[in-house]
This record gives sequence, C-alpha cells and structure tokens, in this order.
Amino acid sequence: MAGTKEMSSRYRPGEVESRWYKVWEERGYFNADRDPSRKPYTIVIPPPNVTGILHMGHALNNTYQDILIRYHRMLGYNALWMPGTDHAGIATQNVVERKLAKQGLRRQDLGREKFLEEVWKWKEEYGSTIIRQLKRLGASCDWRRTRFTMDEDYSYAVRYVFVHLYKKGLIYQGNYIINWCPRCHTALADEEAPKKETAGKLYYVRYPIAGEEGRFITVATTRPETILGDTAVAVNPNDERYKDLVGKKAILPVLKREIPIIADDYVDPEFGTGAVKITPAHDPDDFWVGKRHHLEAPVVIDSHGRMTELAGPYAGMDRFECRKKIVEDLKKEGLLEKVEDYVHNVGHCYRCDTVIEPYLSRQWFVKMKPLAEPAIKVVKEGKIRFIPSRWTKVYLNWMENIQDWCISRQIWWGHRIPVWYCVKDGERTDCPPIVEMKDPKACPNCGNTNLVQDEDVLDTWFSSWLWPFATFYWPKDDPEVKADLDYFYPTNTLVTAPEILFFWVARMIMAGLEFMGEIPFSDVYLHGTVRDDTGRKMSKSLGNIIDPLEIIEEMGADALRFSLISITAVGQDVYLSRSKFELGRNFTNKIWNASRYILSRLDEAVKDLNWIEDLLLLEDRWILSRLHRLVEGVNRSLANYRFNEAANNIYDFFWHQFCDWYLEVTKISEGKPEEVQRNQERILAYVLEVFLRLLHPFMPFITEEIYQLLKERFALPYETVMRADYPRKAGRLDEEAEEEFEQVKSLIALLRNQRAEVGLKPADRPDLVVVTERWAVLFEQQKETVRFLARLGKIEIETFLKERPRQALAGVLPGVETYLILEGLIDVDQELRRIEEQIRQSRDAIEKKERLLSNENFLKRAPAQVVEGEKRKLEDLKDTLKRLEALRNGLKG
RNA sequence: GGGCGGUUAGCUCAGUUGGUUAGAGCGUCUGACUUACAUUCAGAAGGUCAGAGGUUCGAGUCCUCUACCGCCCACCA
Repeated sequence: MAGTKEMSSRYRPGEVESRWYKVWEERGYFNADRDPSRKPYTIVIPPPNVTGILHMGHALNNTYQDILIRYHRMLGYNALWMPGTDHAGIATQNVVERKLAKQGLRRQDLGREKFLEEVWKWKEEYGSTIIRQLKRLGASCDWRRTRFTMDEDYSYAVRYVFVHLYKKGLIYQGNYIINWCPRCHTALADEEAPKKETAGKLYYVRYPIAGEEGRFITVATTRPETILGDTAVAVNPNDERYKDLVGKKAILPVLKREIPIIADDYVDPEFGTGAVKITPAHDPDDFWVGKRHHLEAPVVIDSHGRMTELAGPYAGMDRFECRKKIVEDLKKEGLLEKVEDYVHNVGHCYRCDTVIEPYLSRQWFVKMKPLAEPAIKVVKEGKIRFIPSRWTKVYLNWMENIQDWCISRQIWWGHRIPVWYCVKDGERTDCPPIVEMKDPKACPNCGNTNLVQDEDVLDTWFSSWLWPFATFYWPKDDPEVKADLDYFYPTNTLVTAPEILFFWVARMIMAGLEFMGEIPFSDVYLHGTVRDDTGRKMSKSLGNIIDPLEIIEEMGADALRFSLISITAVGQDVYLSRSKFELGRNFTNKIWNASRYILSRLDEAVKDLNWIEDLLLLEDRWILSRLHRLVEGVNRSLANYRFNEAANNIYDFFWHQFCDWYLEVTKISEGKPEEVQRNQERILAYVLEVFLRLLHPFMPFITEEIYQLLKERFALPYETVMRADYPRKAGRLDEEAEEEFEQVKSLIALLRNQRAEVGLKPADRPDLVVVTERWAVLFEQQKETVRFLARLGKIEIETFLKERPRQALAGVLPGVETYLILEGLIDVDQELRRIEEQIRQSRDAIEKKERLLSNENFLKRAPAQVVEGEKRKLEDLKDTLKRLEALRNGLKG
C-alpha cells in the first residue's frame, strides 16, 4: 500500500535509475575488499580510452561484465570489478593536438613539457566522461579502485617491466619500417594508416644484366622513385625463366649501380614479370627480404618526403615530382617497357590523408617467442578457455607465428622509454644505453654525466598488457599489496571484443605468466561487434551510431541492457536499430504494471511469502514448478555464458506464463475459499520476489525499485536485491501439475480460437459441453478457470456423449471432444467440410506414425523412451480420428 | 592466398549433446479500451531450415562438396 498508490501506470526509469545508483554507491555495495572467508570473483574492465565516450560496443561489453559481477556477487562471491581508463597514446595526443590546432598551435610550438601539461589538463577535465557514462549504464565497479594507465604507480610497473625484460635480453633495438606521415611528421600505427584503394600505375622497368649486352630483366613497380634505393632484384627460386640469372648482377637504371639478382620465396612468379625490385629502406616487405639477404638499405626519401643525397641527381626533389622525372628519364633511356593502369591499396594518413611513406628507422622491440611459448601452453592445457571456443584456434595460430613487437612510438603522450644514452659533444658515445629503475646520474661505463633520455614513448599496449596486476599496485613491495594480489589474482573472466584478441588479450596472458607466474584469467568471453541494421560497423564517421545514452534517456538503462543481451547470440555480431530497444522498454513496462497490480492485489492480512502447501491449486503448483524450472535453466545458461538464452527464458516466463496465465487465473474468485485466495496472493508475491532476484543482474534498477516496494509489505531478508542470494536451488518440479495445466491451457486455446473464428464478442458467453473420460476429473475441477478464461456460460463435463447438441461448434483434442453451443450460428455443410479436412490430416499423421513404428530398426535402436513417446502419440492420433469420424457421422445423420 | 562466421517465417534472429507437429521479437491480417499494462489483450496467416550428396532407425543439428554474403589474417611489387 505504501508506495503502491503513487505507482503510475508508466514506469519512469530516469528518476529511479539515478536514485538507486546513488544509494548503491553511497552504501558501498560495489566495493570489494579482501575477505579470506569468502571466495573472490574478479573481473578487470577492458579499460576504455580516456578520450572515449560510451558507444554501443561499450554498452554491450559492460553489460555482460555487470551481469557476471552482479550474478556472482549474489551467488555469495566477493565480487570485484576493477575499473579504469587507458591513456591511449596516439588517440589522446591527437585530440589535444586538434584542440591546439584551433588556436593555431602545433605541439612543437609548445615543446614537450608544456604539451604534456596540456594533455594532463585535458585528461583532468574530460577523462572521466566515460566513467560517468558507465555509471549511467549501471556498472557496479568498485570505483574507489579506479586506475589510469599513467598513474604514478602504474608507470612504475611499466618501467619495472621494461627494465626486467631488457636485463633478460628480451628487449632490443633494431631497424624497422614504420608508417610515416611526411606532412604531420610523425609515426602512425597501422590502424592509423588505413589502406585505401587508389588508382595508380604499374611501371615495367628494364634493368640491364651486367656483362650481357642487350639482355634485361624487367621488374614492375608502382613507385619508380624508389628505384634509387634498390639494392637487389628478386625472383622466385623455382622460376625457370630466371634460373640462370640468379647470382648475376643487374645494372640499376639511372644510377648505374650494380645490384645482385637474388632468389626468394616471397616473390610470386605469377605477378607482373615475376621479378621484383628490392628497396629495403622504403618497403616493409623488401625490408625483410633485405634482412634475409643481408642487403644494404639506402634511405633515398627523407622524413619530409624529399629525396636525399643518395638519390643522386634527384636529391632535394619532392617524392612525387621525382616519380614524374624518373619516368621521363627511363623513357628516354628506353628502359621503360610499358605502363599499365593499376588500382592498389595505399596507406593514407587518417588525419590529413597524405600518402604514407614507409620509413626506415631505429625502434625498440620485444622478443616474443620466449614469452609466447608458455602462453600457448596454458591455452592448450585448457587453463585458459575462450568462449566461443573457435577463438582458441585463432589465438594459437597467431601465437605460433608471432613476430617481435615494436614498442617505441614517436609521440609524446605515453610512458617515456626508460633508456639513457651517454652523450659527448652532442654525439652519442659508444657506451651501451643505460636502462635502470632509478634515473641514472652518470654513465656507469665512462662516468660521463651528460646523459640524454630516449625521445620516444612506449606503445600504449606496453602498459595495457599489465592491467590485471598493475592495477593492484604490483610490483610495490608492500604486504598489503601482495595480499590483495594474492587474493584477487588471477581474475576470473575477461570480457572483450575479438578485435583486440592479439593486441591485448594475448599480451596480457604473456605478461601474466612472465611477471606473476600465473595466468591472468581463466575464461575469455569474446562477444560480437555492434553493427547498424545494414551490417556496417557503427562508427562516428559513417554517421550510423545509435547513442546508448540517448536510449538510456528515452527508455532507461534497464531497457537498453535487456534489449542488447536478449538479441545478441553468443559470439555473434549484433545488428541494431533504434526500434530493437522497444523490446526492453516494453518489458520494463510489463514488469512495472504487473508488479503494481500484484502489490495492489495483496490483502492487508498477507504479511509473508510463505504459502501453504495444503492449499495449493493446480495453477499454483504449475507456476511454482515453472518457476523452479526457470531458476535451474537460468543458472545453467549463465554458467555457460549463454546470456541471451537466460534473458529470453526469463522474459518468456514472466510475460507468457506468469502474466498471461497465472495472473489471469488468480483473478478468479468464484469457488475459491478466502484462505486459498490469500495463499495465491502469497504465491504472487513469492514468484515476483524470486523473479526480481533472478532478473536483477540484467535489469538492476527496476528490480531494486520493485524489490523495495515489496519490502514495505513483507519482511524480506535482504536489505537490497543487489546483495540478495541469487535463486539457484531449484524447488520441486511438479511434472503432473505441469502436464495437467497444459491440458487446461490447450482446451482454453481451442475455445478461444473457435470464438475468434465465428466472431463472438467478448460479452458473448456460450455454453459448453465437454466429453472426455481421460480428463473428466481434471476439467471438472478446472471448470471455473476454463469458464473465465474462455468467457463461457455453463459448462458440462460428460464422460460419454448422450446426445449431440445440434447447434454446436465441435472441437477435438486427444481424449476430448468439445461442443460450443452456438444457436443459429452453425452452418452444417461448412462444419462437415471442416471436419472432413481434419480427418484427412489426422489420417496422414497416423499413416506416418504407423510407418515409423513398424520400422524394426527404429524399435530396435531408438531409446525406449522415444519409442514409448511415439506409441503414445499414435494412440492419441487414433483417438482423435475416432472422435472426428463420430462427429462427421453425427452431422450426416 | 589462408582462416573464420553466416545462409531457418515478409524483416531481424534463437534453436545446448541428432529424437514430438522447427520457435521468438518485429511486421502483416482479424477482433477488443475484458477495471495492471494499447509500451496492452485474444486470435490468425506465414517455413521443401541456401543447394547437392553422404552417415543414421531418425538430420535445421554430424560429414563432404557447391553457391552467395560478411569478417579476420597475409609480403602480391
């Protein structure tokens, strides 16, 4: 009563959700502290970028995590969801650079220190946006523990790891080709240099063979300016055409340098001429060929995209100008065989669209093979499992072919590489680089105090891969820290998108094993990608995003969460449109109204949920059994990460069993003693209460709101549904009640169907005669239910037909005939035709069943249970046919 | 070029180890303001489970091949 009066028929999620989130957070319900008396359950959040705003992918990802956390919290685990954000080096730096650009400034104008101050300022101001948005979603993280990958302690861990790996010989410096934007003058990650289909030309160029006048080897290239940096021509070792040329020299056009002709499997004999020019300094593939064959790598294009001194006569020219010029020169020399139009993929700077220049430079690497081996082992041994399991193969395949990891980035925002060089007179000395935990004061080799730190910062993933333990202040030498780690690590489940399986997941496994000596998590749940309803990935640039916050505003976080989970099958991509969220919105509305109704129905005298076994009616036994079945199923589904299955079962139970049937049946008061009615009220409240706990991980807000309203009426044992026990022990399953109530339901369904067919109005209440031996007792008991739900007048149950009612619509169920008395509405001929049709169908079915049951192999090999079932079905079919035939004869006669 | 996913009702998709007459949501059609809910209720129509072959007493489900769609990886100049 208190509360029920204010309950309007429209649920208002906005107010409810912000109110409860605040309460939960204030009361510390999200917090998890070490508690040896309870088992921990830990999830680390895949840290969103500080620049991030919540998109649908986050919404899906974090809903899964929140369901897992809330579920386990209710199961009694000490559940910790560790939150935080990632500094996201390049992305964040770009955001701040863009902001500066509006004031007409470049980062170089500010200088490193000032620029970093700007980034930090930006981070303080906007970095918590996504955290606030996660709260709107209902995320039950322990926010006290929120970490950032650039926190001081975290940076300590990063440095520790670098030093550790360096000392172990797993970090080294080497030359590498990176994506370089000559306009922005910065290195770009592969994903920041998207390949675009570009119309270009394929130039066929003749390289004369040294010492064999008039003989050529023709190569094809899209970038003739790189000829100047060629140090070899390569052919496939099995290519008969060129076999005799391997080992000989070709003369590089223009520069007239002699370069070797080499054989390498990399060359595809089918493409172009089957001969490839090798430019190790300006093509990533050629770079590796060059490595294998110990070729020189002259740099002919500089960081501004201009030709270097090594380009000889072209020095100082722009790379594209040079291309034109060199093509002309080749033509003049008669070395240009032909030019073809050619469409190929070229990397472009995602910021200014400049064509990327592959650029050779010195970078830091991590040797991956030694780290990968144990990480392969734990997956093969099943210590870490992927859900869905198909990702196991993808993971192993990548790990077994792993390449060394380039960890240096030429940007400013990030963890500065902890390497110092000994410098004298502005030049690096031959002293080895200094790599220490403490900033060095002097070179340990020569005592020189003029030390210069490496300019570069570390790849963002070099800090992210430590997330599962660095967030717990590892490797701080502190008993508290150690105890915390010992308790919460390894974590349980990692929930993420497959896009970062290699970037992040695989590396966390390696880091966990290397630094903790233990796997970082045991389960990896990989969910699908969120797409729009035409199948395109949702992205800002495509303009096809559906903003989760808008959906939350409009329909509530519960509706958003439930809709997402319900329509996303395990590991499948999900195609979204705004209308799909109506599913969840309508469900909240249904829950709200059913609850409102139940609360209003409860009699003053009803003070507890303890229903009395002896007073149970069929429908009560039925709904209780269905509830217990649901509890069992939901736990099974959740244990197997089948979130959508759990959600859909809960939905179906509540809407189509509990509301459509049970709630309706309990409205009948005729023939129900007072105490039985009171008992049903208790069951209504009981089912609702269990249902709320069952649903809570999916829809935390509305369940809490209603739970508290219920609490005003009943002495519920829990302060909050958040900390209530999850229903898990299935109560008794009452198969008899389920079967019998299904009989009643099908009788009602048949009658409703017939009513609709003849177009009866709701107010029309025809009488009914039911003839049945099998269900006579049951139907006699359930007369009121049938009468009420099928909107009938008088019902007579007979065990045999005394006299066929003349004006009646007949129906047949196994073991049952029904006669709906409809004076003046029956067309005998039409009736006859309808029954004839049913007889025909019935005979077909019987024939099919008899064929099956006369098959000896079936009888011999199928399980007895199946055979029994089929036999019973045949009996029912025969019974139905018999009744139909009797009906027909009756009508004819 | 490899690997993976998908193809089931008009649309979007479920369908756990092979076992009744293959389900849901939306949409469509018919009817209803039946005092919790029109974000609702009752009812209906709609499927040779992409195609072919195989295994089996029995296949949407397992195997092989084909077609189309999509994704990921890869060094085609």
